[in-house]
Amino acid sequence: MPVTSGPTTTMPTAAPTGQSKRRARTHAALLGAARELLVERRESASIEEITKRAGVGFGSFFNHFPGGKDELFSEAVLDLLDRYAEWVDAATADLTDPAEIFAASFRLTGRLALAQPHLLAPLLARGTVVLTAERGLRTQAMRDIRAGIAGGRFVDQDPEVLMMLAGGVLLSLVQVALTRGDAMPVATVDEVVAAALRMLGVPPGEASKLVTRPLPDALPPTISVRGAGA
Amino acid sequence: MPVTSGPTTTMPTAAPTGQSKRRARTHAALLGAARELLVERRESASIEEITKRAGVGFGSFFNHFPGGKDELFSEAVLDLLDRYAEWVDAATADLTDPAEIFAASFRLTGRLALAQPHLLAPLLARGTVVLTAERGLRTQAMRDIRAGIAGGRFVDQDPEVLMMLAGGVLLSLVQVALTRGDAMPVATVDEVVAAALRMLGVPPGEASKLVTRPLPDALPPTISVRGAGA
DNA sequence: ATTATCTATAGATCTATAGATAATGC
DNA sequence: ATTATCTATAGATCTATAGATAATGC
Repeated sequence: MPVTSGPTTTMPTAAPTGQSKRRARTHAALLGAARELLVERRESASIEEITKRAGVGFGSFFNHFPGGKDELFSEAVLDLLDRYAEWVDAATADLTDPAEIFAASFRLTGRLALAQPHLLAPLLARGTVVLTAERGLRTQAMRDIRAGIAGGRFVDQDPEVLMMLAGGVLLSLVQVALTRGDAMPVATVDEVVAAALRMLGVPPGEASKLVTRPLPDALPPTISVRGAGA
Repeated sequence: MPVTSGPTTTMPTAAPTGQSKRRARTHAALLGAARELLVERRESASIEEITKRAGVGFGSFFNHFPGGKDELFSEAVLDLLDRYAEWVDAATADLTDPAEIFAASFRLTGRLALAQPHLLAPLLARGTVVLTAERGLRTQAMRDIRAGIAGGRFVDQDPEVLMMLAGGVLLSLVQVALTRGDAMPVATVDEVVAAALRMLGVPPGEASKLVTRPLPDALPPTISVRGAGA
């Protein structure tokens, strides 16, 4: 389970320097603090508390999020979704069969949720609306579902609806992993993934087989929990 | 589609009179206002705005919810979950086959979400956590899933996990129905339900057949949107 | 010189309570 | 007489900004 290894690190998308780097660090610190606070007490934290948690000055908040707390919390969840999507995409880049891509993506997600619950927990903060955002996994998931339908791997249903259903199962998987914590074996994750594949139209026997394949290696994703120091 | 019929009415569980009735009306008015505001602007409404919307005095708020807004919003979602569960339970009371109970419950839910979007929308406000609450559908769903596993209708996986997955699909179904609105045909709801049944281990052919059965009649549920006047 | 952050605060908003008013019980 | 609601408000909290300070660019 390579997912469990190493401390949480953060890597700026590129590696800018100087002012823009400084600005990026403050931005990331605010997003990280927002994610923590979302999990701890939904959206009730004050701006002062957020900036304190982020370790930045109060006034910096409005430099970065003129729209106020709602803008910050939205962006914190969507940014997490983007980073998570990048991670999943990179980890499954070598696979071609849509059913296998789905299986691997879900299995890795479940393992990550078990190993580092704090990373994905903020994804649950805004419920199923995240699935409607034109960000994160949506594009890739749609592409894979269409390919799966075209190739006869998935049932021929409305692709967008299937995407939403798969997303709902994924959120539930994360929720279960968080709730049960260490009491949940990895085997349960794979059973959930098999269930999701059946939902998409993969025959039961084939679904069970798909979740026993060797998993691609995946380093922990570059999701900052607090600040953006390397 | 009996679900579409009639205006939204409200019926106190029993029919108390006098002071307790008055108190119950205020309570219900606050819950109804909270549900509306949850959908409109998450949990950002002030107490003054909530009491105005409910048509009750400001001070009444703390008579009923000494714990503040968080208590109100929690209770508003859980109470809705309870009423929805009662409705589903009553509508499926005549059925015995767990797979058919599930199919009918999901199909009715989808139809309700299409016909009266405002009723179920507040269920989405707190995301997948509602699925972990010891309220609403949970008990019934667990009972049906266990029965389904015992009877060989469902796959032999951890019942609580299956319940969470089914719940996730249900939330996604509601989310899709809300997002698409009238653009979504009822047939799509039934396709979603067939997908959920496959997930639970029902063979694909059988799943497709189950969602074509005649649906039990169901009057609109007694969920107040505002206030509690009959 | 420029860009970003930080400190301090005025004004607005919100919470929670206390006391007054209205409705029901007997 | 009792119970519940409503009105008014003191005190606390919060937002948004303006001006000062610090860091980087050239």
